[in-house]
Amino acid sequence: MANPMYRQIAEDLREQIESGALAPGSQLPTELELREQYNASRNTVRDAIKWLTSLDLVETRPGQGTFVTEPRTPFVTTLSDDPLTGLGGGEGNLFLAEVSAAHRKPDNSPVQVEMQNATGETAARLRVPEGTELVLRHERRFIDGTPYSMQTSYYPMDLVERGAKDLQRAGNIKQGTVEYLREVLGIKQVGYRDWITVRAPNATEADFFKLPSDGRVAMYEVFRTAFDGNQVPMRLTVTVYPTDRNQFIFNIGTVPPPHNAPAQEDEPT
Amino acid sequence: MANPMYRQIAEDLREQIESGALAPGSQLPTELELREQYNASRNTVRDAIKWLTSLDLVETRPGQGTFVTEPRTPFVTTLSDDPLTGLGGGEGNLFLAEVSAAHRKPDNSPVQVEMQNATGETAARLRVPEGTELVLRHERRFIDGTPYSMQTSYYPMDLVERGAKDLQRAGNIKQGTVEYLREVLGIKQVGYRDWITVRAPNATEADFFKLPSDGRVAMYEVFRTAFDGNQVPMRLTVTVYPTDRNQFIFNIGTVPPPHNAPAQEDEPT
DNA sequence: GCAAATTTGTTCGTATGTATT
DNA sequence: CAATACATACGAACAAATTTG
Repeated sequence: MANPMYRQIAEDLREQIESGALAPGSQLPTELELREQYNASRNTVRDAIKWLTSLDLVETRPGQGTFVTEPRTPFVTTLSDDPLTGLGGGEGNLFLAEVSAAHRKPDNSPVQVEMQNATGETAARLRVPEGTELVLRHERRFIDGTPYSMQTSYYPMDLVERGAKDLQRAGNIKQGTVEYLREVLGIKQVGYRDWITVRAPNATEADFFKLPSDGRVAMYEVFRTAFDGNQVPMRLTVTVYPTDRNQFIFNIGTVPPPHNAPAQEDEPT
Repeated sequence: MANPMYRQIAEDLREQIESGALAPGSQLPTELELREQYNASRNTVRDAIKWLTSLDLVETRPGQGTFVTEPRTPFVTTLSDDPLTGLGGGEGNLFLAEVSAAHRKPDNSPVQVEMQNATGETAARLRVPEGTELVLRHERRFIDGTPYSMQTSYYPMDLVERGAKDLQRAGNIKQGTVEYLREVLGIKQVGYRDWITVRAPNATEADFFKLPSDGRVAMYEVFRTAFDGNQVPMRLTVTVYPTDRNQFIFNIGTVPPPHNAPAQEDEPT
């Protein structure tokens, strides 16, 4: 007996799940039933379920039972669109367009505005001294009613004082902030750097995205620093996305349009 | 009593870890000691430790004890370098150069070659019929002796038959395969598409990267499809990276060199 | 090299609490 | 309110891995 019993039970259940014998969304036998099926104690059965839970194959709902996890339909965001004339992928109106093109329904929360002083990391990425006044613009995005990302953009208060008053006003800026800054101040975005990391969700994120509180589902954190014609950072945009429902594409150089997007094709059954 | 006891114990230990009272690498009290400290049963203490484990704050070693997790120094790969003249970031010699620039020691395993027929996903991404003969080139990469990524590139056998014999030969191609294909066949890479996903590691990966077998640490999977001047895919390169030690940068448009790389600066203490 | 001691891993049984139907 | 199902907690015993004497 090389492997512990709870792993064997987990393996058996896993095969049933992956073979389709236990369909997504369907309920597993209760702990008491499994206890009899496998001739094990209830605690051992629970250990097996805990293992499957950590692999995201099942989820338990107190008072109801244990269910096979429903696969999410991932959304693929192209983060490399149009560096010069407009926004990079995933931002503002491009988000709406991209989602609609995939025959899914996008939603934006109204933008919330906040004032803050630059701290260590934010200051470093924006290349401003610590304590510099910043305008923060928060936004939340949904697809088909499910939360998909949270975004915060940081602008130096300087821009507002020079005339870009709308940055400090709550609500969306119709033409997009990049276009707005060009119109009002003549500041042109000529490129950006995306820095991608993966980390565990914090409490706020776990709550908003309805993730299990033990941090099983990780978050992408994308730091986008956008530069103007003088190669000076004009904004920092930080977006977090749960990894269980998001994927990214970057097109570098000359590439044809994707004629085949495996993840996007999967329609919910 | 709103919160269960095991969570309270976990919270208490967490604070000790985050405050530095329990330093990285140091050993926690044993389960029996904790049982007395908190006046709980051993199983409850174990539940608390399991919770911290799932948050990657501690790791247990059978026969030894429980230890505070040592933070990894992440490596940042720039995936958007030089689409025209050479390789994208993270490939071949660029990997060696990038790692050396960060004052760390890179290592490449010798390339292993394998023949295979294209299956569903591979065929779709390379835009060839299923069953098409492919040459696979496998490589593993290390930094400071620690495994950081595994890579497999897929080339249509067609290229070999047209004269690129070295593709089918094990071992590294000095000038890089992109340059090699240009020299031998005049095939020029003009761009590529990187498709980024995050998923749980499989058994091979968990073993190679020494990840916990319960899938806590996720993997990036990057699909790079490279295109030639006719906008036809010339290769598919699939790289997997553990998320706990890797980050990525994409530069889009005109951007200044990073003068500040927080993650890269952290030297091991 | 072996035996003992230490420490975590697995399994059982049992009792009680909490959420949902 | 009652029944059902998962969640928490305790106690106990033995197994397996590692270190120490």
